[in-house]
Amino acid sequence: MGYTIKQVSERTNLSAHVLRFYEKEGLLSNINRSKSGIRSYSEDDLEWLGLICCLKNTGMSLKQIKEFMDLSAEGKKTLKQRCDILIEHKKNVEAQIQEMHKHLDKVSHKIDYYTMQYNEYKNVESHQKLEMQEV
Amino acid sequence: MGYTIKQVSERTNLSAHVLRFYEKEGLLSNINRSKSGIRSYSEDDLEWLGLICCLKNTGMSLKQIKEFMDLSAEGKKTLKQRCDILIEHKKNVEAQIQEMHKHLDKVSHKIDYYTMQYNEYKNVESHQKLEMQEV
DNA sequence: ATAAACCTTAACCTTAACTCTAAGTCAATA
DNA sequence: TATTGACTTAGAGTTAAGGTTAAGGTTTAT
Repeated sequence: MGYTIKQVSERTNLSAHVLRFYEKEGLLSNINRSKSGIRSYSEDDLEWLGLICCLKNTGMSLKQIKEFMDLSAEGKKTLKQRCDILIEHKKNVEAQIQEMHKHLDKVSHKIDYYTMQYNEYKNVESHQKLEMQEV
Repeated sequence: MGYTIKQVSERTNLSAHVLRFYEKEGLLSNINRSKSGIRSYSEDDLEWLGLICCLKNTGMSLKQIKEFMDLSAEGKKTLKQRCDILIEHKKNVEAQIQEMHKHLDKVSHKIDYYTMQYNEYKNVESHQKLEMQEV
């Protein structure tokens, strides 16, 4: 009946610290507790954590994630709104990836340039060695 | 002869503050100064700034960028090493983009799921309305 | 010649997302 | 029984990458 914070930590790759931190920040709420106050996560909680990780991994801020979770807590009447947020988020991430590609192109050019310079440098060096041998 | 910090700021889209900050952090050095201490950036400095932005835009930390610039200051003997760093960096960024795509897929699935739930919800709602009309 | 618009340094502030510490509770094991 | 070790809380500290403020020097346009 329920997972300990450690078990959840292992399954989600979030440290126990982070799990408590997320709870404190209001990303996750209504986690069951034992009589002595120990957290007991349900399957549902794991589902929500999955969504949180998913959003976080695509670069959504904890603040935005909290807003999303607050909407979720309001129930089905916010389904459309939440759906729209996800769609918007997806668009943003796709745009970000496009940007990255553009910047990466520049890095590639720099690599070409540096490679050229290096080859030139190598040639000069070996040329100098030859000259030294001639002396 | 040389650009003021403001001109450079306009050309690079980095605030004057950030330019000074980068200099203090050792990302950029040997900027010429007027007698009264005012910075005068050369074309070369702009080139270096271009590279810095390029690395930063692809997610390299200022710390790593500084390491790279330190190597540059050592001269051509570090060309190969620098080239390798850039190639490694490019690989990392490409891997990151791959990861993003994977996570984005999950977001897409969530969108599908939410859309389904929403449609269901709408149906239930309109069904309820019909029932009310019947009464 | 004086105000506006620059420039300087030094030092402190901010935000996000953790990360750690201290001090204490509770359950199981040697 | 004593200790080990996982759990709890509140709150302080950390890091990256800047931003802001204070207190002042310099240049330029009118």
